Amino acid sequence: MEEQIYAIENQESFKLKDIFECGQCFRWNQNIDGTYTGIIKNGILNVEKVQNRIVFHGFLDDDIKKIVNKYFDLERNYTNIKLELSNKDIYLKQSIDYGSGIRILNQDLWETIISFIISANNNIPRIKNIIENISKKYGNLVIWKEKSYYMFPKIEQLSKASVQELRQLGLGFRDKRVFETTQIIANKEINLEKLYLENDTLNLRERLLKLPGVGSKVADCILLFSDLKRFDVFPIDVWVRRVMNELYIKNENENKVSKKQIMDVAYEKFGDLEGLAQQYLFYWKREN
DNA sequence: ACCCAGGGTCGTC
DNA sequence: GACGACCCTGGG
Repeated sequence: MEEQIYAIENQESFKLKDIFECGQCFRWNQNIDGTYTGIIKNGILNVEKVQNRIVFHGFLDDDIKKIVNKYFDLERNYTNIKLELSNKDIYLKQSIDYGSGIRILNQDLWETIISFIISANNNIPRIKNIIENISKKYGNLVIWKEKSYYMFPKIEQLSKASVQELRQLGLGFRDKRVFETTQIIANKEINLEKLYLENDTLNLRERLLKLPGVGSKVADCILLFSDLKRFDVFPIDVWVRRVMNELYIKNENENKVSKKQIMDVAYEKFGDLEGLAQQYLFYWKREN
């Protein structure tokens, strides 16, 4: 671990609140001074924005520039993507204007899988709490500037956890799902490294769906928010169902609308960028 | 105190 | 494909 600093200027699409509070990540918190600090795979990262300058302070196990470029997906041109999506639909344009500073992160696959299994029928404060509890009990302690941080446990660390211990950490009925999925990944029944070799999104999705606790919604979140990074998916939760029905489908009872119907409308409207469209719509609807 | 809903999945019919 | 069950917690 090494303390490092890195700064970029005039980065398009980069607002701290939009990135860290749009629901894609659970281990970033705002500090009193307005900066955000997060615990990622490679260590601790602090981000502050001063006008057009974004400054990253890190305590990391690898080169900060390399980590930041990958994690924040800085190679991708969001200006073009937002323009393309804005032209497709007037409602989408409005939500893009609202969440214009969003970037979709490349989060560690293993951590993303477990985090979104925990997210099932749960609320964000509690999800964050549970992940923090798991990290405190099974992850490594890192001390930086006299403050303690707990890394998300590695696969073999979490594989030591029993169902009962997980239940004590507040997982509720998700304890068994996290336990079983961890065992399957730990003994390489499903090898996460090999998932990166799969090019076809649907095939990849099928393989994720084999994990206990991973259904269609969680699988799509993993594909979108992890470093598998697919935009041709459309996670449907209560908020997205709500906004898609209100804007496009207009069924009297939103619960009568099938997932397939929503997915078909989404692909028809937004095409291969539907995952990104989903995130703008989700963020806009949840905050308004 | 009580009720409801939350970034759903799973088993059953 | 349609139901209900499922842990727990914050907010009304």
